[in-house]
Amino acid sequence: MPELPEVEITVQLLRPKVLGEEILGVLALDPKLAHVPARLPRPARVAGLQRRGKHILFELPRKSLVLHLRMSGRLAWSEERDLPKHTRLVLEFPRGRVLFVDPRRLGTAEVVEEFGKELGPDALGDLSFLTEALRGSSAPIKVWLLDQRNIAGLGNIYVAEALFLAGIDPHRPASSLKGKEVERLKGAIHQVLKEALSAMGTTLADGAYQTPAGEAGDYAPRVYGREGLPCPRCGTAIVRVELGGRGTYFCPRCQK
DNA sequence: TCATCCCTGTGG
DNA sequence: CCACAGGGATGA
Repeated sequence: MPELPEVEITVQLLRPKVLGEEILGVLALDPKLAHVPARLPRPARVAGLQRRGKHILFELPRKSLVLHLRMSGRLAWSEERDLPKHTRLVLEFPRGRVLFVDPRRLGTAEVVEEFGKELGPDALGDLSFLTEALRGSSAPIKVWLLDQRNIAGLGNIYVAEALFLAGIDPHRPASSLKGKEVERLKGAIHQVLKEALSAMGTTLADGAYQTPAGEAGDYAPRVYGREGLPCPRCGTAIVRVELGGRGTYFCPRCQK
């Protein structure tokens, strides 16, 4: 669920709650996360809360606690005693607690000294590297953009949206994009991410994503999840295909 | 580069 | 009941 905008919003809303504060205790409610409490340094004062691609880093002395929300995870700030259903990890702070809630249990937590060697450049940063990088791959542009080693932060929704705005067919080999198309793609990636940030992210029909404040995001996808519905630009029915094992939505008329 | 798997919930 | 889901690691 959560892609760059949702993770960024989570970090921004959580940062003032935890920055400079000490983690007083950690509770792992899922056996898969049982390794976390013992590996945290003590004292564990949070020197920084950062996003790297879709990862969330709690920067602690000499180490970082790195969380990844995967498909169904979210972080919440709570000052109440009751824990929501599917709470997997609890970080106890003096004035409240950070809850890692994750129904599908696909999310991860690890304590590491170094992080991020495999991650590509952040999708919100300078994208001039794309011109060169795209030349080297014959993978479909949709699949290439989803690979976090190439560019970090995009997921299935915003890749679909960016390719639609750029007017590029998701099947196109990455190396086949012309200079002008790469320029459109750079602009489109930044545009959708910024729109999604302003809208506080995307909450689909299942309501899975919510901000740490418990609110829904308002981003309305133009093509993602809209199979058979009219393209917002030309009215042609949006098509769904499978690419790289994932549902892929696009307008066959606007995207060439 | 692909299929498979990790998990659970939900909607058709 | 089954298909599908916003992500990603793994092994063939």
